[in-house]
Order: sequence, then structure tokens, then C-alpha cells
Amino acid sequence: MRLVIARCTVNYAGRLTARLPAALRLLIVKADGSVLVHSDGGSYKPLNWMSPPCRLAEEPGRWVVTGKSGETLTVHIEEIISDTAYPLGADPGLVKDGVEAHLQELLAAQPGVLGDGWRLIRREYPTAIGPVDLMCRDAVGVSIDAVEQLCRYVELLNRDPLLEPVGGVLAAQVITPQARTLAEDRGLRCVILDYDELRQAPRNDLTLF
Amino acid sequence: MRLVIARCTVNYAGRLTARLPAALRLLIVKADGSVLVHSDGGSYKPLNWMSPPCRLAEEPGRWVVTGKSGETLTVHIEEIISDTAYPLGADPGLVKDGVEAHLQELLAAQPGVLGDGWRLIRREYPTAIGPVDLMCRDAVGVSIDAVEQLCRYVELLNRDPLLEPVGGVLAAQVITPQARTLAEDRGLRCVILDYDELRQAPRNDLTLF
DNA sequence: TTGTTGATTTCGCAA
DNA sequence: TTGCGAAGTCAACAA
Repeated sequence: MRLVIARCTVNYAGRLTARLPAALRLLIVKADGSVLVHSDGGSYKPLNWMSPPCRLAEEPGRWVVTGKSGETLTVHIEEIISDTAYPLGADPGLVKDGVEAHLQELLAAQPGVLGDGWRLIRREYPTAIGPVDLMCRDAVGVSIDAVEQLCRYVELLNRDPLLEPVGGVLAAQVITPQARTLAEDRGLRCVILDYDELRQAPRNDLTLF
Repeated sequence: MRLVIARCTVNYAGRLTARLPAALRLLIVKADGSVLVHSDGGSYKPLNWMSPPCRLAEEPGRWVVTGKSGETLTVHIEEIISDTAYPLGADPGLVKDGVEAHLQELLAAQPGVLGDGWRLIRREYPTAIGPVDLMCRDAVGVSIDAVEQLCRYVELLNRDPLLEPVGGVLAAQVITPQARTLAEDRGLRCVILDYDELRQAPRNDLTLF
């Protein structure tokens, strides 16, 4: 990992074009050749960057980074304040817990929270529109689009006389008011999930299978 | 901007929890207090981070960064390889060109590409569902959700006897086959846009107004 | 390889 | 301030 503090201007030409006027910035060159241009504020997102795979051609006072599909990041370096490099080695990587996949797993083990007497019928149910789990669908954040999606699936399943009547339940930690309004207007039921409750509850439902 | 190269472990607790095993990494502390943990590869996204506004409490061998809504990023520092700081000052910021707003502007000036005799009626048309421009809608990438959205608006407008009959046209540079199938099934017309053509064409349509 | 969806999304605009 | 849609989205996962 190479760290350069420099006064520079930056040009990007790819799907869009972007320019950065001259200023003091941090330039990061990673081991895979990717380049990041950071300012002293904003979010974790760089002002400009080039993702790997890419190639860095270094000339005096100018870096030209070329990406896989021809995008170019050009850094004009006016003054170098600092230029250091450290070998960091490979990173063991991040371990996450508590994302939607995990929530769905917990919900599949405890379908009772969706309503009294509710059970898990099928987790991956293929349909003509796309492969989904219909009987126990969940989402971390439910928007108006989620309502449309659920509505499509319910409608499709009701065309099958062997399954009909099928109802839809929107189960999520957060449901926007707009989504709730639209959902209830279309006959879908809304259930707010408590992630901590799901996690702490004993998985009695598993013994039913 | 403070740059620290250190062997560290990192824990994040917020909407999710995440852990990083011990490894050599770059820690960035920006002027606004935000913290970024970068490895020597991957994308421009840090392995872990804390967005501003936040507060950094530094103890020997341990950083605790607390976010606005109580999330915490804890960095256990086992060994410091380097620790430097540079004042960079404010950044003039990025100038972009060629994104969707630009495309919509071009399309508004040349509604004829949507079909013969087509005109721009209204650009920002408020509806009960939300504020949208209905008569000349465009999108850079059209997915199945865009079809649903357009369908909602067309349906809503047709309830108004003063406007009815209203038809929908899906105009975009890219329309996925799934979206096209669904759109045509619902009576929506699909038009593929050529960005370069729109940009280069003389804006004759403007003289019509 | 391609397509679809989630994200500690982030970011920008508009009401 | 809040809400909504785009993003050089990226990244994980399934077909």
C-alpha cells in the first residue's frame, strides 16, 4: 500500500466524465493497482478512484490509470508532500452478522411470528416470474416496490387452483407508511419483526419438522 | 488527515455486527472525525468505517468511535508501524457530467424520439402517489420495477376523465428482456434511446414551443 | 457467465 | 428535515 500526499488535479473519463480542481489530497495505491483519491472529509467514498483490474502508468508529474473497459483516471501531480509505501499482506476479511440472509434463516425457523398457526411450507419456490420463497417471505427494509413484488407473486399463485386461495404477508423490521398503505389497499397483511426477539427466542418450531 | 499503519482487530456494532481479525491495515482519521479501515486490496470501500458525525475516543491501544445513533467502531491496536498527520484543507469538490438528469434534459428538448408527433406536455407532474413527470418519463436502466412504477402512474392518470385515455411509454438506453416482456404484457410501449443521437441531433423540437 | 438483489449502501434533489 | 430515486453504484449469490 502506497500513500501519497500531494497537490493534484484529477480527471476521470468513463461512463461519465468528472474533474477535480487542484487541492491537497491523499492518493492511495493498493497492491492490486487500484487507486483512490481521498479528501479530508466526506464519507468513506473517495472523491475519485479506479477499481481493479487496472494498470497504473507513472510519468513525472502525471499518473494515468487505465481500467479494464478503457476508463481512464488521470492525476496531475503539482507537488508531493509525502510518498511512503508499506507491505500489508492479504487481509483475513470481514465477518458479518445480522443481515437479511440471517434474518430470513431465523424467520424460517420461527414462522409463528408471522401469525398464529403459520408454518414454513417451502423456502425456495420457483415461479414463472422468478425463483422466490413465497410462503415465508421477509425483508429488512420494505418499500413500495416490495409491495408490488409480493402482489405479483400472490396474484400468480392464485391462478393455480391447487394453491388458491393464497394470501400475502409483508414481514419486515421497517415498513414505510407509503408501503403499508399500498399493501393494505391490496389486501396484504403487515407484520413488524423484532430482530432481537427472533434471535433470542427458543427455536421450538424446529421440532415440528 | 491522520494516517496510521497498524496491526489491529476491529469490531463494529450498529444495524449489524462485524468483526475483523488481526492484520496489518491502514487507518484513516479524517478532519470531520470519520474513521476508515482499509486493507491492501478490494474496492474503494473500506473493510469497516464510521461515517460522520461521530466522535473518536482514543485510549492506549484502543480506539472507540461512536456514531450519531449509537453505533460503535472499536479498533484494538496491537502494533503501530506508522502514525502521521497532514492538514489538507477543504476540497473544492467534484464536477460531474453525463448522468441521468442530463439525459432527461436532452429528452425533454426532443420528445419526438419517443414516437412520431409526441410532445412534451409537462415535466414535473404531481400525483397522489408522488411527484413525477409522466408525459416524458425516461430512465437510464429500466428494470422490472420501473415497469411497475410506470404502470401505477398510467393507471392513476386514467382514473381522471379529463386525461383519459393515457398510454405509457418506457424509454431508456437499456431495457432488460424481463422488463420488456412485462411492459408489453401490460400494454406499455418500449423505446430504446441512443444517448449520442440525442446529444448530437439539432434541437428542432424546441422551435415548436 | 449472467442476472438479480441487498447495502452499516451513499449521494443528490426537491418538497 | 424528510423522502425518493440514481449510482462510475459494489458485492454476494443463484441459475
